This record gives sequence, structure tokens and C-alpha cells, in this order.
Amino acid sequence: MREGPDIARIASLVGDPARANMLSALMGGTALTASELALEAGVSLPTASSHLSKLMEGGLLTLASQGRHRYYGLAGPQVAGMIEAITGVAASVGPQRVRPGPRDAAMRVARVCYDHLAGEQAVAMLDRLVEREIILRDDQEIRLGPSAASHFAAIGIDVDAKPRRPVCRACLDWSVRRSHLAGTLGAVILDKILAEKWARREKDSRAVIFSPPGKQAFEKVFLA
Amino acid sequence: MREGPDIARIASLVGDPARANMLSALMGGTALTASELALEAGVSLPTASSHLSKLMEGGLLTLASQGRHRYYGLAGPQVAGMIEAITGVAASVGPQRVRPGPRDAAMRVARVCYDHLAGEQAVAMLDRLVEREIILRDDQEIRLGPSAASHFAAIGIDVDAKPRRPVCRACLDWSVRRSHLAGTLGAVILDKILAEKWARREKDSRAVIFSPPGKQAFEKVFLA
DNA sequence: CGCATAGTTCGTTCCTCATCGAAGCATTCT
DNA sequence: AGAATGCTTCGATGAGGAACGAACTATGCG
Repeated sequence: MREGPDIARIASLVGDPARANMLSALMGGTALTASELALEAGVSLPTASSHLSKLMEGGLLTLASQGRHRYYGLAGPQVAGMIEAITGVAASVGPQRVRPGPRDAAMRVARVCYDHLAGEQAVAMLDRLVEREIILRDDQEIRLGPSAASHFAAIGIDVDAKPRRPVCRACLDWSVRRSHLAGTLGAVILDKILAEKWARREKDSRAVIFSPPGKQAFEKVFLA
Repeated sequence: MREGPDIARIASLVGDPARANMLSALMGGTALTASELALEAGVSLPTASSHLSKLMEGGLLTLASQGRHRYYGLAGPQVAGMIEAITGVAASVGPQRVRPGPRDAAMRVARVCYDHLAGEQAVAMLDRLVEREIILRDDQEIRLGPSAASHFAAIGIDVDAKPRRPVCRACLDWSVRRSHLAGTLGAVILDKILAEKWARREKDSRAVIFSPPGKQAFEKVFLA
């Protein structure tokens, strides 16, 4: 018999369709209420509540109570990373859809992945960064190139700040089946996109909608 | 309702204790037969067989038939990475054991993690490589330093070969709760340790046992 | 204070799925 | 060929747990 961490316990928490849907929804990065998650998962409120307490007990979620609202969010980047890893496997071994990826066109173009940008736009951005050697890639592994600091400084992003998470990480995009940029740098870039109002988040969805001028500005900075 | 890859399907495969034990056993990197896995998981042969066909159907395993033996192995690094990610979450949120980690002392010192070395020995090695700036670390992210190529060339390891996997990856050690070296480099180093006969693999276990002279040689090369 | 909204707890129903023994196939050894 | 080993399939059993309605608690609003 095996020793070690109880991986079956964690995996079985993710292994229920309702809970998996909830966790996927929370990959949008924003905390949601029990009712929103119930809707998202397609179950009744009592059922959702039961699932949420299990996820809480399992340590996968955090809870922020504000008045009569209770906002549930992912417990942290490690949990988000695990969901990403599972999603990656599911995407690559899963029953191949005829049209892979999200059905919603907007979702395929650009969406939020926990705290960074995903979708065609994000994949194109990473491709271009690699092409310009601002980011160096050895297959799945990516890292900052020598010119990264000055390049990002020019657009107001400090890559030298040393946070607790990797600055620069690859994350497999399940709609495009290629990598996009995650890590702190990915998060900061998404922040910038939203702060500059180049794009807005679709309500109750992970989709990110670029305005026509915003798309131009984004392309000028990241795809030029 | 959500779209996208069926993550619940994959997670629920890992979510059964018997299957989780099998997958953990296969993290040892060597393919095992159905009977070995049944023993490992603590279930009867028919039960194990049923689980194995589910894991096969889910695409998590590969099968190599040799005569009347059928060897099951993890389907690839992506699957191994997913198991690692789940193990990491389970280790950090799980019920903290009074004495964390493997019960077996040898396992805590050094063991195999899919294809690379884990345990105290491995954590010490990575620490030392970082200290000598052969490998650079930004918290969880690690990468090769400028002197890496020449340093590893001196001990007969070519880090410039570009394989399909990241050369250098961090992997959270669940017994020590700190990172050790994974990726191709980690795999090559483990190969070297075994090829030089510095250590041998314990039969039917992930434990790696260093011989006294082997330990000295290893420490001279990697911990000096 | 009552009424509405947000959420949890309780109890019941129901169904999936893990489990094992027995029997069936396949491969190798003698 | 016959026996032994390795593994899978079948069928029956049983337990865990997902689901919901109804009742209960808590917060906010007039």
C-alpha cells in the first residue's frame, strides 16, 4: 500500500462534474457567490452549497463573506496550476471534438485563464514575443530573454520585481492547443489590458472583448 | 453550463484510491504489470484489471504487451506533471501528518519521481546548484545559468541537446516540501547516478539506495 | 418589525461504481 | 498435449454519495 499525500481525495473533489464546472468557472479569476456557481454548474442551490463546503474542507477554495453574500474563490495559484494541468491532459487525451475548444467565438479569441490572458490573442502574443526573442523558449519551457527587462519597462511593466510566483510560465491553451504566457508577467499584462481599457470582461463569462481601438493598441504593443 | 475539456472525467479517474495508488506507483517511472499494480493498490486482480482498462480508456496509461506479461506505464510527461500538480496540492492542503512524508526512511532520503531523483538528497542537490549559480532560481521558476553548459559537460552531461521536454524544471518534493530538479536534466542526472552504480533502485519501491562510496562520489560532484 | 433575498442543514431517494468470486482466454513451460 | 501462469470478462452484491424539496438561519430593506 502506498504512502504520501492523499491525492485521491483531492482528485475526487475535482472529479465530480458539478464541482469541476465550479472550479472551471473560478478559473475566471473572480470570486463568485454560491448562487452564481449553482447556475454555472447546473445544479440546485442546496446541491451547490454541499459541493462548496466539500471544496472548502478540501482546501481548494477560499471564502470571503460580505454581508449576506459569500464569495468563493480558488485557494491560490497552486490550485489554479493543478486545474490547468488536469485541463491540459483532458484536452490532449479527451474525445477530440470536431471543432475543438470553446463553442463561443469570443471565448476562442480571448478569455481569462485565472489571472492571465488565454485564447488566440494570447497565443499570438507569446509567439510574437518568442519571435522577437524577448522571451526564449525551449519547447515547453520559457524564460525571459536579455532584452525583456528594457522592453517591458518601456511599456510600464517591471519584470524585476520578485514576487512569490514565477515571472514567466507557459500554460497550455486548451482551445488552440498551444502555449500562452502565464505567471506574474501574464497577470500583469492582463491587468494592463484591462486598465488601459483596451478590452472589457464579458459579464458572467471568461470572455475578454477587445474594442476596435483597443485591439489596435494591443497589436501595436505586443504583436508589432 | 460549461464548455471545454472534460476535466471531471480525468480527475475522477485519479479520484479513486485504488487508481491513485496505481498512478503513484507508476510515478516510479518503470512500467508495471497488472498483478504488481493490484498489490500496490491493495485490491484483487479483477478489480485492478477493471481499473486499468478505465485508465487506458481515459488515455492516462500506455500498454506494452510482452508475451503473457502486460506492462502498464504512464502515458507521458504531461500525465506525470498532472499527478505531480495534484500531489503538490494534496501535500500542502492535506491533513498535516505529524511526521510528514514517506514513512520509509530510505524513501525520504532518495527516491524516484517518474524519471528523476526526489527526496532530501535531490533537494540538497538543487540547493547547491542554485548556490553555485549553475542553476538560477526565481522562487518556483528555475533555469540554467550561464555556467551550466560547461559545468555539466565536465561531468559528461550535454544540456544543449534540445529534447521535447523542458531541460530544467522544478518539482515540489512532497516529503521535504521544497523543490527538486525535474525535466530532462533531472532525468539525465538520475540516469548517471544509476549508470555509475552510485546507487541502486530498491526492488518494488521508489526508494533509491546509495552505496557508501556512491554517496561520496555523488556528494563530490553535486554537493561540493 | 415583518418581508424578501442569500445561503445552509436535514432527510430521503436513487443510481453509479467499486469490489470480489468464478469462469473464460491467452501465453509459455515441460 | 497438458499444466501452470497472467490477465480479463461476467455477474451479483453493496456502499458511498449526488441530487433535490422542505425547513431553518442570517442579512438587508422598507
